[in-house]
Parts: sequence; C-alpha cells; structure tokens
Amino acid sequence: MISFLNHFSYNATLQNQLSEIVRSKSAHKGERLQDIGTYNPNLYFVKKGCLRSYSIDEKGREHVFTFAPEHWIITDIANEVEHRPTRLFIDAVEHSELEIIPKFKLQKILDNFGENYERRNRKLLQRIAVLQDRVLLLMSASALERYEHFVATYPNLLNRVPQKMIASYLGITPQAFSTLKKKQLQALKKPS
Amino acid sequence: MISFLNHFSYNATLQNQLSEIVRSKSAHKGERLQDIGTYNPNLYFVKKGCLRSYSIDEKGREHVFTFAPEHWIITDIANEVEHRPTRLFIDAVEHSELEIIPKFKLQKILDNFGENYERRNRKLLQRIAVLQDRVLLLMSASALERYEHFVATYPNLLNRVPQKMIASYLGITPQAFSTLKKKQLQALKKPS
DNA sequence: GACAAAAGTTAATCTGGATGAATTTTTTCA
DNA sequence: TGAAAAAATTCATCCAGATTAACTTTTGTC
Repeated sequence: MISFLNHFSYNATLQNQLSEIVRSKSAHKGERLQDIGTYNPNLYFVKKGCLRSYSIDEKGREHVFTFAPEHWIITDIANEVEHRPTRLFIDAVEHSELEIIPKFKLQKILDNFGENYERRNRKLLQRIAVLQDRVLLLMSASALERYEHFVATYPNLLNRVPQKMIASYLGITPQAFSTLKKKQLQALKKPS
Repeated sequence: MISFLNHFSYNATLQNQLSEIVRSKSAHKGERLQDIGTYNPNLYFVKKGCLRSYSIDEKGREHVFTFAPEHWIITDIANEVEHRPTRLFIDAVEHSELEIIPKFKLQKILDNFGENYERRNRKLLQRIAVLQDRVLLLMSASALERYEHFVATYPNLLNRVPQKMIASYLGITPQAFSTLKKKQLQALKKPS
C-alpha cells in the first residue's frame, strides 16, 4: 500500500528518518481527528478511505472545505500561521487507514535534505492556486457548474461519500443537490 | 511617501540592492497592468491610489478578487505555479502611484539575506489563511455578512471605489448592492 | 433479520438576489 | 461649462436554491 514515504526521493537515510516519525492509525467512520480552536501539529496521509475537513457556522450548518481520498494529504495549513487556532474539523468519512506525521519533525528532517524549502514553497503556491480557483468558482459558477468541478477534482468520490456532504462541499442543501442530480440525469437521457 | 523598501529591515547593502530593481510608475485610472493568459514577472506595491485584480467569466461578468489600496502589494501569486498563466486582470481603480518589482530579481537579492525563505513561507501561509476564510465566507455567509467583512478588511475603501466593484467583490449585482445598502441604513436609523 | 437511525427523495412554499428596464445622479472631458 | 458617458437608484418580474415537511430507502447495530 502506498505510504507517505513514497512522496519522497529514495534515499536510505532520508527514508529511514522519515519512517521513524510516521505513525500508522486506522480511523473508524465518523472518527474525529481534529477539533477547532486548537493547534494540530499533525498532517494526515490517507492510505485508504477518505477524510474531510469542514467548518460549522453559527447556524449549525456544516461546510465541507476539502475531501482527502486515497493518497491525499489533509491538514489545516492556515493553522500554521502564528497564533491562529484551527477553524476546521477533520474527520473520517469512511473507515480509513492513515499515517500521522508531526509537521515540525518532518520540517526538521527535510531541512537536512536540500530540496526542503523550494519544495515547500511550490506546495504552498499550488495550494494557493487551488484556493484562488475555488473562490472564483464560488463567485461565478452555478451549483451545477460547481458540481462538475467537484466531479473533475474527485473522480472517484461521487458514489462513496454521502450526498449531503457533497452538497455541503458545493454550498447547497441536500435537497437541492438531489433535484440537481435528477435534472442532470434527465438532461443526459434527452440529448440535443 | 512609504515605499516597498520600508517592508525590509534597514541594512544599507540590502536597501541599496533593492532600490536598484524597484521601478516607479504612475498609473492612470483604468490603466491595465496585467492581462490574463500571460506570465507577469512583477509585483506591484501601491504607494498611493488603489489597484484591483479580477477575472471575467464566460458570461462577461467581472469578479473582483482583491483590492490593493495604499501600502498593499498586489500580484497573482498563483501565476508562480509552473506553467500556470495568469487568470486575473490587474488594473488601477484610481490614479495610482506604484512601485514595480520584478519578483525573480527580488527573490535573488533576498536569497543573500537569510530571512528569505522563512519570510516567504510565512507570507504564503498568511495568504492561504485569508483565502481559506474567503472560501468559508462565500459558502456560509449572506451578502450582508460578506459586506461587513469587506468593510472590516478595507476600512477606507467604501467611499473610494465604485459600488459596482464592491458588489462584484461581494459576488452580487450592483442593483442588489444598492438595495442592501439602503436596507442597512434604515436598520441603523431604527435600532431595537 | 428486525428495527431504529440516518440518508435520500419529492413536493409545496418562500426568499435572496438576478435580470431587465427606466430614471436620476455623478463623472468625465472636449 | 455643458453634453455624453458612466454609475447609481428604483421598481417589476423572475428564478435558483432555501425551507419545511412528509415519505421512502439505505445503513447500521443488537
């Protein structure tokens, strides 16, 4: 099974040091891995299953921020800004096999292996690009267009995660999502 | 007048090198500084006036992504991801006095002054935090709440930039913004 | 395998904000 | 400074998606 370690070049020393800080864990469906208001020093690599991060607003509504299926890493990056407590919950959408990596120790190890900062920088920039696109999408696209973007981003997730969570990711209600799906199916059967 | 140089510690050599790459420019209202589909090697420091970045969707609607009033820096960070052309226009909302800094040269100079990478990293993280908040805001908040957030983010901008641009930043039409403002004023006059 | 809980569907009604159009106000610049 | 253009307001109508609620299907779990 693919491990977090596979993300890095094969260098015996590096791999060795990394393997010492990676802890395995299985999380049952619904298990919460991160609470808001805290500082979470870990990032999660998903070997199997799926995690999600989400916020809960003052009206009690959940808003899914990201999903993390197999081979994704999930963490609240914004939490690394000084003194900024987490604003996202993280929990398991399905029973999942995880690797937990303490970010600080990871940073330290990578510090001794050159590529560190540039790699880190590139990763952050990619993240920014994704977020920028998401903002523009939320501002300009209809629920249907956002749905199509979701399918493109997470090709395997559609039939794996509860629809209410997809709805929550899209920013609509489960009812609206249900009708949207029905309409879309009808449109497919009746092509131009 | 505050310059981009004031962002950095006072070290004669550093300041000297920086001053050599900073170019001044004044931009007239409406002047376009960045086009989409290109790679823009510069960042802009606003000494006076205000810039904005925005996209235009396939229906021709503008969506303001950020404003940059005095002392802000504006640039399409996501553009620095390899092979990713700009998706944002940048232009001057008012007549503005700018400093143009070539990012690559800046990077090179800072490379020789220690703080570089850590500083850069912190900046990127802050940017991510802002974007994350914006996504969650767009997903959970009403137009009025987003308006309040706009006022908090840009305290001086309300009466300086055209309302249609504020509306565009909030993700609503100029008409909707106009009524929203009126309602809000009435609510203020008639407190509980 | 039964039954309780959760998820999903459907339908009626409501609403925030879009759209289109007419009018007024402000800005621009010859 | 006056005419034209741009921005802002107002109003009528419309629509995507919210809300509420009743019902059905799926999923845990003992």
